[in-house]
Amino acid sequence: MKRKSLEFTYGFFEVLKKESNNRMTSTSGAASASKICFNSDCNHLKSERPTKGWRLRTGELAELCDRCASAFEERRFCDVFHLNASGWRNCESCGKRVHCGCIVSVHEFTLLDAGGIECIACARKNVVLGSNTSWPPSLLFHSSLSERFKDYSAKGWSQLGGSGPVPWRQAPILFNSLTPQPELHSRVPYEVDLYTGMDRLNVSNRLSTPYLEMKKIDDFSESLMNGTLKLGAHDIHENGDAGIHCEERHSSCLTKSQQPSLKESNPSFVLAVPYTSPDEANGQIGVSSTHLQPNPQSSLVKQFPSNLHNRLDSSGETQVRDGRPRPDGRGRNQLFPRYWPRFTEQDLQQIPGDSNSVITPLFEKMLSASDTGRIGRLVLPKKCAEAYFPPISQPEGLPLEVQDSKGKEWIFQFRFWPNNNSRMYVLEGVTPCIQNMQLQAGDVVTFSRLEPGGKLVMGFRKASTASASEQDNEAKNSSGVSTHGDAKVADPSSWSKVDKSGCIAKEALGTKLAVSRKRKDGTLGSKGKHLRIDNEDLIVLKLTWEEAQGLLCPPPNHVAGVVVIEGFEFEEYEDAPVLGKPTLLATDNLGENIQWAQCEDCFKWRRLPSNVLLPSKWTCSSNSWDPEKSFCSASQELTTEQLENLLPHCNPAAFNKMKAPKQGPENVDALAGLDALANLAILGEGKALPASSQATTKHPRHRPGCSCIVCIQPPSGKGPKHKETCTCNVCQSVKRRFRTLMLQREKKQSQKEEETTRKKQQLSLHDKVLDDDPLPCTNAGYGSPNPKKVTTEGSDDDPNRVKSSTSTFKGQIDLNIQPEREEELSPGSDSGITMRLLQDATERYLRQQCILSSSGNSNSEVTQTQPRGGTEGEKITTSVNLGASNQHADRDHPAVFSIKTSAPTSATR
DNA sequence: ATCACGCATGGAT
DNA sequence: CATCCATGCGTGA
Repeated sequence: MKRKSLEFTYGFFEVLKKESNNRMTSTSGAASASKICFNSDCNHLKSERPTKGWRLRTGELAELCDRCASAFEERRFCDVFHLNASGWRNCESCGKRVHCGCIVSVHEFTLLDAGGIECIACARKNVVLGSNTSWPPSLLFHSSLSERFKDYSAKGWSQLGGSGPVPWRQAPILFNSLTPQPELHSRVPYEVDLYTGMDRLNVSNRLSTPYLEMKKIDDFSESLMNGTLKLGAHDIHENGDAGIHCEERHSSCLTKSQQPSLKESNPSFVLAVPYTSPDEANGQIGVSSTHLQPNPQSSLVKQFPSNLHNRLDSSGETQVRDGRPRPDGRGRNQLFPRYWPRFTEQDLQQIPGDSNSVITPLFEKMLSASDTGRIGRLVLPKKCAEAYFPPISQPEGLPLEVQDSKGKEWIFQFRFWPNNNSRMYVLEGVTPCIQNMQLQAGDVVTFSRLEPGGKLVMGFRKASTASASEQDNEAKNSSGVSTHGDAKVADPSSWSKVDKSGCIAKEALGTKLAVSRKRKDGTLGSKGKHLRIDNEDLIVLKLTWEEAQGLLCPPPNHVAGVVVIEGFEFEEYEDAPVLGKPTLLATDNLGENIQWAQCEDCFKWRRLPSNVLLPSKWTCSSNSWDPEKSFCSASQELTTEQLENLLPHCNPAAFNKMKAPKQGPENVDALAGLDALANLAILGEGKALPASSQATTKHPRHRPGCSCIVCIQPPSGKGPKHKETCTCNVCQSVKRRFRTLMLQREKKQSQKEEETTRKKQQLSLHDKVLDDDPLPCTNAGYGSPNPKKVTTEGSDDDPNRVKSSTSTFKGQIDLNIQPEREEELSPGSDSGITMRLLQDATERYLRQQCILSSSGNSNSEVTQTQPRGGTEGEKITTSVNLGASNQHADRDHPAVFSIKTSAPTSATR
């Protein structure tokens, strides 16, 4: 394979027929260009409106003639066209004959642990009954053919595996040192036990490592989907429809070729080196490192062209083949899924290289705070380091030459230190490089090998986003909701695009890929490396911070707490915010507070009472407040001009979308994004949308990408400080968080006091009448829903509150505190600086509140779509060295900060 | 006082 | 429970 890389090529064992290759070669765009049915066994002309068949690599659907389409849809395709092809097997349960060797049939069966296959019907049945299918038949997700292939992209390749969601294993590559290997085209650094021969893979035997287990299928599929999966024909006799192509937008498309073709990739239909000795896995795994070697029984391989040796073990128990010292002696080399490379085309494009370059993605790592800290040590995942970097026996390690995406050479010290009978590998001296690439915690660095030459290449993906202008472009070019603000949710489309300074080595590449479809990686912020949106949820979420905030509508009868520290206001709700429909709050002619909501269907704006909370999908039909306007056909009361006045102008993209009365693609996508967010919340069972993390119980010290006060700082608190006027997501998040924290604390305290008081009263005054409650308003706002929103400002000037808030600091703030866990925290003993900070902050806050409240509520027309950011920013009056408090709060001061207060019945807006 | 180094710790998996 | 790894921290330059 002399062309540019075709990594992540998943081959079935056999080379496709040339004919099919040709067809596949022309798939990008040609699927529809040709007038002939895509089915190579059919030479019929397509009708004018050909029916879509299976999905091609390009993301398009194969266009079939009526006959083939009919067969396809009726699941008779294989019966008709592959009858004489090999790959037919019988269902172990019902005996039904099932074709197992082509793209069309790939979802028609599932693999059994004990070998053999099961037709999907039986698999479904058995799964329901708790069958022994080794993997949840992907097919179970498919209710219809039309959905099947859609799901390829939507759910990743587990579906493919669905035919045998046999996890693929990434076979760490034997480091071949920096010296180029003579054999430039031996391939196989990767193995994917993806398919076929599938029954030959005794899954249960092989998948011994936890993350290869079923529960990890998400990762599996996720990773799979990150390759330009090319599923070749199972059988050489198969016809061309054997190629399944991962939809590009979900694939990492590790090819630099603009028109990857099976023809080109054929040579790469190499058999993977399964890293498993032939004796393993029941001896059924063909082992081959020779490409172009047909092996009808081999497993589907995902292989990269490279000259690297392989070395991996199967199911984590592989033998090391390189003889390289394995300090741990375990021979385990399974990489954690989070390190599996998820290269995008853009990633590849970053990598300098000529047209003959072959890029072998090795691994990637999300940068931690310490990675990007001053120390300049990039912690390497042990297995990655051992797999892909030269073996080192001395802690001093050796210098490693790495090329960045600009082609710039860096030399890092690759070394390790002993740690718990193991090793901890680090790259030292990465600071200049990190800075050069303008990377920060949360960004992802990718390591690849460039062939020929074996050069180590370090690329990156920015976790967060791009400049405003770029976002504008994205707003236009992509289908997201607006992209203003820097809080876009892990939008991979922006990956690699961030650094216009040249980090994208496009210049270095002569050829450019056509605009690729967006791929996604569900990585979310901080916890991203562990928390990923399931592939099925891979809907682009492009929301600005404000938009996201706007979606988090409090129930109308819920009030927010407000806390200010060092002039930063924080508000939070006792309960999880509700993902509601963004609306526009306004005041009508009579001075009455109202809100405008846009119908999901007709996009007309409807006037509603100000205190109603709408579901994320709200339509005119749900307009119970104005029957006359409860039909989409009803006219819109709001004029465009009025609407323009109401809509936020800081975000043109969002503005246009919201303004648009007609449904256009943008709207659809925007709504899809919102819906996705809403759905996420729903899926979260009502819990607050995890801004950055979800699964963990405790906050780690520093999480990359996390915007909590802890994580926004580099480990030593030495990084750049946020300015007091900073309105970045992080700062705003911090502010919010603070406010919430304080208020919750306040509330809890007041509740406790109330309780205490009550008890005392009951004990000592049980003869008295009870209407002498000394704390009449305590807890009123929480105990009984406040039916109407009250402005924070209006209530915060409660002098009682002022007094109590300033006087009751008992300890420190645990900035990672989770409100619901507060009870578990004990009051801290060490107050010191933090105490003073808080006191100061609170005082300032209270002063401020007085000022604000006296100046009246000017926010009556603030929109929910960007409700908090602006006002909070305005209220920032005091500088806070976030880093300073952060550091201590993180670990040294885990204790409690409490405020005594009474009756915080206020709500924000 | 600062920094770099390298080990230790502990949360997460 | 073992392991990984992020990062804290002691120590010495």
